[in-house]
Amino acid sequence: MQAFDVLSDPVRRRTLELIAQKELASGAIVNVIEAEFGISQSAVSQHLRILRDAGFARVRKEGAKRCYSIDPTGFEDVQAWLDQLRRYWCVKMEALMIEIERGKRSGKKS
Amino acid sequence: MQAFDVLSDPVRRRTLELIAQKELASGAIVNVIEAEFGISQSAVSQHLRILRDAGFARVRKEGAKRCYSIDPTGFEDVQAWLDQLRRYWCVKMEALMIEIERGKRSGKKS
DNA sequence: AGGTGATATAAGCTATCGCTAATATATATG
DNA sequence: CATATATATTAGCGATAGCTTATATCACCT
Repeated sequence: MQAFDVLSDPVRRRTLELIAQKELASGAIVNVIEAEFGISQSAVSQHLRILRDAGFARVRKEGAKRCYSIDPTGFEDVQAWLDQLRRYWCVKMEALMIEIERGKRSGKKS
Repeated sequence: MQAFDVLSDPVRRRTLELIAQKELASGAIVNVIEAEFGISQSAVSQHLRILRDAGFARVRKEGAKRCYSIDPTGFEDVQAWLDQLRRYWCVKMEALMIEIERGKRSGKKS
């Protein structure tokens, strides 16, 4: 699954917000998400799998519990794509600035 | 439609790449996308509407043509969310660093 | 080993997304 | 005005994402 697809789901975004602040056991995540979105443990677990598979979350076993924390890896592609795009339009913008500057110089008296 | 939803489609991402480099008429976009993805003018037009509505693209009329260019507005929310998340885990990381530093000081001889 | 709590997986249903085909709108041009 | 060109909109269809329910797995405790 593509990185942006992963982030397009509100439950997954909220989950990332939670585990970005501190490592949380699956159960703790389920509690919050169940309260906020009204979905089942199963549904949350499925989301967690997607986050793992896409490199947005890491798991650590602690007895029977699975402790989730954020994994920056997944965000790299996303940020890279955004940065690349920004570079494109910044170059364009700079060209525009130069154009305006030139216009000012030749348009104004001095 | 939510910003990340908009970016989750490959056709829309490609379209943004195109119009980020330079303003393009709908027809020109259709040509590229049609070639690369094999979809119809109608499909592209529907994607363009979504990009407009979500603040990712601007339109300028030029006779019968519609010229599309990128609109940074749509990206603000996306970037803000990513930045917020990064702040979360950076704070966490910094706390970890301090912890390690403290460990080194008390662990090593001097 | 059996029981219990914590989490993951599988099967199946439904809503939604993105497509096509057809049609509508808008602007130039003869 | 008629026709052509450029783009947008609508209706309808198929695929897929995300949910529920049920079941499986795994670790701990007695």
